[in-house]
Amino acid sequence: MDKVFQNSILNDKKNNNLKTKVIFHMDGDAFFVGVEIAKNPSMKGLPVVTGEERGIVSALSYEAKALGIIRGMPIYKVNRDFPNVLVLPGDYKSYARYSTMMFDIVRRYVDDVEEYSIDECFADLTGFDLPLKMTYKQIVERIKREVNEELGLSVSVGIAPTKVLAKVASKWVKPNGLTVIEVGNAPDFLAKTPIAKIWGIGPKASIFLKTKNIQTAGDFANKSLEWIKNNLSKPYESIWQELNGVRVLEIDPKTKTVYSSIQKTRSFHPNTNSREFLLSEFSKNIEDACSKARHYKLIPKKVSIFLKTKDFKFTTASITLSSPTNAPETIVSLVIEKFDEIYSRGVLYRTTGITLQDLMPNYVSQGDLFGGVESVNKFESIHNQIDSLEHKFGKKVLYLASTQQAMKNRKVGTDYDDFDRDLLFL
DNA sequence: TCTGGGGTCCTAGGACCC
DNA sequence: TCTGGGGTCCTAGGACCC
Repeated sequence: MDKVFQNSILNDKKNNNLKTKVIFHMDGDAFFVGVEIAKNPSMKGLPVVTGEERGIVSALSYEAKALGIIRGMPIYKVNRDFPNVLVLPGDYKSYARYSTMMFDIVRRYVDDVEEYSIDECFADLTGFDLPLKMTYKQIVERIKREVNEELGLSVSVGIAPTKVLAKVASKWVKPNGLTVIEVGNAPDFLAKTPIAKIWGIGPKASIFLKTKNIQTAGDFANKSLEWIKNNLSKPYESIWQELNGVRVLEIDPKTKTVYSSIQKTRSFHPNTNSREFLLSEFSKNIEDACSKARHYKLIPKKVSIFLKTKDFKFTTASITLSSPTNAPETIVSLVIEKFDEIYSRGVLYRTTGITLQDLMPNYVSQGDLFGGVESVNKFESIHNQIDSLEHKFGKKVLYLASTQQAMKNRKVGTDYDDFDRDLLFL
């Protein structure tokens, strides 16, 4: 009976998704570098990397790639071994601006665009061919050309019946590619795609699949659904369906930014065991995370913290807030109490990190009945005033005394905080 | 080349309850 | 102290993504 039941579910699912869709995926080519070159076209054709402020390569032009530079390579190495390469700091304001402009071009053709990341989006083009009096391929060609001509950015695009296949398509030719995958020819593409290249198949799964003699995406797609269910977890079932042309992942055109968690981490060198320093780093991270939470009018119910050792081992602890708050003073003192649970003497640490979890919108927050609310609200209104001061005068006008040490000896750069702010104040 | 920062989703297992 | 079965909720941690 199980079998029959399962089959009927499968059929229902198939019927729902029977109409073949045309899913579009667009991917910026070396996006950060692409924007830098759009800003300053004289760098076109030169080896360029970004990431100076982080100390590792974030993005690299195809010319830089040709020299053997890879993502994540330390900047000192680039400077030492490739003195002709232009090394730039990240300019996240510009990246956000170009990102918005790029997605707006797609919205000239379709209303619902899923902004998957700063340089990638999905859209469902199904049915737009007739009103636009163009084939799907022509629509995509136009989008690509407009991004290229109006923004000076190169993108690679693909269309396919599902999101996972559309990702395969946009990656097929890069840079500046346009690839169409249909149900009929999908197997040809998948047979030539290593399984590790598929969206959602990471290093662990690839290793496991190789032990089962699955080398290509085609090998994976040809397995029975039974086999997938018995050997892998749920997300891989979706990938299997999508590779076989059955749509299970929907386009999700979120209109506003919603976070379910907010994380701030910072690494430092030299690595250290100093309690005082580590607590100061925590304090800084907490201030940043809380500031972002206030910005989006979110309050966490839980806070988790971690220390990462020199050898990349993690120790973590989590704190459930008796009264949800995004006031850093409160969270700092709770973290100080918890600190010894994750800290050991004689171990060198490289990173501290904090995550605000179970975020809920501000207005539903409720405090306890014994005055917790009032003191928390007092903190919140103070911080709102600080936030508006900072907006007026620039970053970091005021910070907690506990953060002071962390503010010393820091390179000033454009970080993700600015990037978030700018998204809102654009 | 000794390796940054910010996210999401899923699962196994424990706590707790009847 | 050992004896059942079954359900829900929560949490920590893993895996993955850009």
